[in-house]
Amino acid sequence: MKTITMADVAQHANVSKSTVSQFVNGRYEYMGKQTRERIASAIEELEYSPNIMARSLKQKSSTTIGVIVANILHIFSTQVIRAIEDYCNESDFHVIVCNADDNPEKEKRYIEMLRAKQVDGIISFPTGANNQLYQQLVEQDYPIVLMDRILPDTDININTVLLDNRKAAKLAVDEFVQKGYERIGMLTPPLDEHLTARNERVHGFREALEDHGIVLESGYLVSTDLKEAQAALNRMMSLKSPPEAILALNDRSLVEILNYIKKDQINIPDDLALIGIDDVTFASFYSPALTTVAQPAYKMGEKAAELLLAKILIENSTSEEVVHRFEPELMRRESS
Amino acid sequence: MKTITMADVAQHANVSKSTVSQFVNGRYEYMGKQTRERIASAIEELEYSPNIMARSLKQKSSTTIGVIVANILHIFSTQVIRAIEDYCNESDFHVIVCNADDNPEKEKRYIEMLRAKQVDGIISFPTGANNQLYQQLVEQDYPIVLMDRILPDTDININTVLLDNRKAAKLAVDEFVQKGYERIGMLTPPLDEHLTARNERVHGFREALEDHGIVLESGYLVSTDLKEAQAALNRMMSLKSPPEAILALNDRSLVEILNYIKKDQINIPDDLALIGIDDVTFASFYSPALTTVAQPAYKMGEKAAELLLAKILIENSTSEEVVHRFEPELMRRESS
DNA sequence: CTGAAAGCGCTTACAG
DNA sequence: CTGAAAGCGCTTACAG
Repeated sequence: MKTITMADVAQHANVSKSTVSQFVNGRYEYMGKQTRERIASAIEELEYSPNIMARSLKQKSSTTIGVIVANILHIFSTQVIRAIEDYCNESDFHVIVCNADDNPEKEKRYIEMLRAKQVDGIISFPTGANNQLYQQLVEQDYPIVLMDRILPDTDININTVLLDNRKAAKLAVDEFVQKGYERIGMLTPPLDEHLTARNERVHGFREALEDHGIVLESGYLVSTDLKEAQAALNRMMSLKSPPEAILALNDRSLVEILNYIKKDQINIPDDLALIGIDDVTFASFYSPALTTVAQPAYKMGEKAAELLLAKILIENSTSEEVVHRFEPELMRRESS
Repeated sequence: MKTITMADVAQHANVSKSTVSQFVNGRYEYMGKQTRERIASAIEELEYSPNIMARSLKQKSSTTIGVIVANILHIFSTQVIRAIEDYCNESDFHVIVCNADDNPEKEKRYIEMLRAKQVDGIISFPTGANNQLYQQLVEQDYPIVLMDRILPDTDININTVLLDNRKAAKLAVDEFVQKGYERIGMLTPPLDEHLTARNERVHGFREALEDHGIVLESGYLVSTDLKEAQAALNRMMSLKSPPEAILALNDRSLVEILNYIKKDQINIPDDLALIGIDDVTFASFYSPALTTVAQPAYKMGEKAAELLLAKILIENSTSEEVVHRFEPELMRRESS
């Protein structure tokens, strides 16, 4: 199976490769009508399809971007990826998705592989341990957009797409308070200074409680590796005076709470009110339907793609790089 | 920001490009120790990273594969994609994911784009309307693996990874019967002769009923566009003698049933027993926990990747192409 | 053990 | 309006 190249088409149509190239790229201005037709039919007959890689090599653009997610198991990542793909495909860009699995080593390897593959830019949910690498890339003016995490200790500006995380937590706390709950707890995965979203949510949670003049009982804020979540929840709910409402930092924390609740036959919201950040797929038909704080994940993904492609396509896009905050939305259902 | 090429490294290390190339590709056999070291440090100093695209052009292999899913909203697709990515990354292959959105036009465009991008092979969940295209590819000996759907009317063999769909339906029916239910219904999205998985499940459902000597009441097998599912379910449940158990053909059908149940305050399993094919994420902590028939999605994805990479990597892999069936598993929980 | 040369399939000034 | 030539960054026989 010999592959058909531009040279074959040129020969078949009795023109030069240059002319075929012009044709393929839609530059018809100076092209004779007949030439055009001859080339068109040669392409047709030979079933020629251009080799994009060769073009990319010459043009130094692969029309491909890379997306690195910290952990593909988060519903948020999935939704964001989907939005990025939709957006990119409309601009004829392809996307290569890499799952770092919360592993900085993997993340680093992926960044290197993607660059070696000449992707035109990267959208990343950084794990937090490769900040210098990202900084380097930015210094080289390599197009990059970060999601969900702010690069700390940097005077370099980098486009970052983020939820207004404090507000997300506040929305939940406000809802709880309004419903009359005062003993409010929170479950989160391990905190780490690099994990912007988590930290902001916890801060937002604390602030919101303060705003309402509520003191956070010790033992009400549980930060734990999800593998130990059941035991941790058990401890929290066994306090002399356990929380009557609980906020799940993200979808995975929510699932842990749901598992716990089911095991212990806890009644929602009567025994325990519940709100989760991230609008999980089953929220609306769960029994009871789950109140959530939704992130506009699709819009956020679109924005990230838009920022990246703009940076790639527009010559010296001196648009100052900034943090783009998105508004969370309370989806009031039955669990709160 | 000038990019560093092999020529730069060669110059810096005072050797030829050929030698650098040997080094980069790990062919040290005939290389002097000093030469090796000089090159190594030159690469280090210049922070050289090879341009994989250029290599690919020469070697005619992009170490990238494409995955086209009919509809990325199915949990099954997501799980399969994840497995494919894991498997490929271990072999240093990249994967480009494309979502055809059940749209044959899109599917076709993607196939063409992927080929133009020189991906080394494609794993596809075909929509069913581009069968000729796939057939052509196979005839050209282009590596391809199909998921979930068999290409009909073909004497060409093509590697296909499939669930034993009849058995999946049978497992569910057997469970219902064993629990004492006889009036058993089923909800499915629209059927189409091309949609192997759906057809096989429906056939399996019918056969299993027969095996148990149960006649399928008219109105118990509801095939509908999911947008009209609520009305359709309503009709089914309003029959003079409505089903007492229902099988959901896939995750999306299940969700429709769950929505319906919630709206109508139907009690599971007392009013209506329920089993869904596809092991949805929330099955275990839903109330009641949902009995499902699980597909080994991860294994199936791995198998698809394995078959494809084998075909790509191994010269004339004359392994006969076949249909690989996977065993479904009943996850008995509380809804049946 | 190492290098010169050709070539992968394109694009792009430039000349005519 | 069209073509010859150089070049993108590699790899790979082949020669020495």
